[in-house]
Amino acid sequence: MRMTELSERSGVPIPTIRYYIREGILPAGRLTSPNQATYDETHVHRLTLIRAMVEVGEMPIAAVAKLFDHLQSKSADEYVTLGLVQYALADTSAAEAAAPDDEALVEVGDLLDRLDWQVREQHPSRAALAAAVRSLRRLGHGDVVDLLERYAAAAHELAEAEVGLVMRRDDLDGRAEAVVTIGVLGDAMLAAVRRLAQEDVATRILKEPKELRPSTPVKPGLRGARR
Amino acid sequence: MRMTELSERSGVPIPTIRYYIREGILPAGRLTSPNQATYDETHVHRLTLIRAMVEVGEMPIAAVAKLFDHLQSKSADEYVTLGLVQYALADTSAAEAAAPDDEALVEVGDLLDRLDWQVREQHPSRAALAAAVRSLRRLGHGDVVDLLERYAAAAHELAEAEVGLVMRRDDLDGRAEAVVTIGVLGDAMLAAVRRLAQEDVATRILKEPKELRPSTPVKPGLRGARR
DNA sequence: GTGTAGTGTAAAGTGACACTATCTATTTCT
DNA sequence: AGAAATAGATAGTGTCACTTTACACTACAC
Repeated sequence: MRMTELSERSGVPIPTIRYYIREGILPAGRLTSPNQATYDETHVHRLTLIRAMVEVGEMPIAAVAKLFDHLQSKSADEYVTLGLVQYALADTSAAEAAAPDDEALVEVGDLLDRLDWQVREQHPSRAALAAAVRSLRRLGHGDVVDLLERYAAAAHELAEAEVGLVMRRDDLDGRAEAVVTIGVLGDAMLAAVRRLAQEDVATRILKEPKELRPSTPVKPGLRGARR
Repeated sequence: MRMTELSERSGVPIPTIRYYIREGILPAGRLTSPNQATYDETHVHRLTLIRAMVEVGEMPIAAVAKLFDHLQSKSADEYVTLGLVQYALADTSAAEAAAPDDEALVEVGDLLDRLDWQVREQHPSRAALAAAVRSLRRLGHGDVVDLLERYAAAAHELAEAEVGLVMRRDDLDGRAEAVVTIGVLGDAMLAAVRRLAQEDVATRILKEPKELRPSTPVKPGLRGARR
């Protein structure tokens, strides 16, 4: 198929497709003449994957590029393959000045020890989790941190199912793509389901007779200040 | 305290603080003379909250502003208060052309019915979840969607604990802030814990004797194409 | 065989975003 | 008195993900 058809099939505008090719996240078509190229199903699939990562997963293009870079490197053994999403997804900025003796980071390390989880020291999610914990403590919401073990239990159960799905694929490419897809889209799915669950729980509680829940005295305080 | 101290205490540069005040997400200081103002602890706290939402929660400033707007509106009853994070967090762009008879959207609706969750039709997370489901199906990863009910069970259990923490606060302001904080930082926490869990599960599986897991024939395919 | 649409490359432009810098006119510490 | 800090207004910066434009072809219908 040619450019126009690829654009129609994938729903991605032609200039954007060209941009992706320029950025190296979509392979160029096979040139049939100096200015004519043809594309195939793999291109459509790849575009779908890119759009999912960018739009649903809210990944920056640079991270997508990094991911495909890793995927193509022959040296990537399975271990790396399974872990690479983490690194591609990690904000280079977020992990900035993470002192190894940081309080929140130590707390995360303790949690992992307690759970007996095997996670490398450099895993970016350690820093990400520590950042969240640090903020919660600073804001006086340390009680939320106490839920961490329940979060962990839920996450581990899901992870087992997810990794199971990945291992079900029997070729390296398929497995790598499953990692990426489940990693990115699973995140989006879980976040959305979590919000839906919160809404349900909140709705139920508010429908209970008033006496059963704490009163809510309105107290003025530091709130909005918009124009 | 004055600007310099506020900046030092919060770790936010002065020009940025001024920018936040300009944008209305941080209240201006109390003017003691035409060009002198003083700030207090509430400003420090608010700055901490803003930075947490922006840096950890990766929220755009505009969404933060929207949130504080809602929080200040006296008309916001508890129901709205508990649900407002959802709306502030929702990308205005993401929900774009969501036809009500969209296949994935119907699937999400069915799931909610099956779970007997009470969630408004317009809840943005319905569209977000539908988008993830749609992408997964398009990419041939429908099997991941089968995990949805397990995701849901986990999310609901967490939501109950989270809403419990919110209801523990006894003033409207505190409760509203708990909603925001737990909503935003809880997301970040869960996402991070999930990735750590995946790493642990992956590591364990790869340590098993080879015979126990499927073979991995390497098959060339459409992969990277970087410069 | 001419015209219209499609295709490639290269480079510049766009709009959103989150700051960041500059300028002016004060005011406050020392 | 003089250096440093402050508020307010306005303009500029760098990044990102595209978009647009300019130009030189090629493919195919009529």
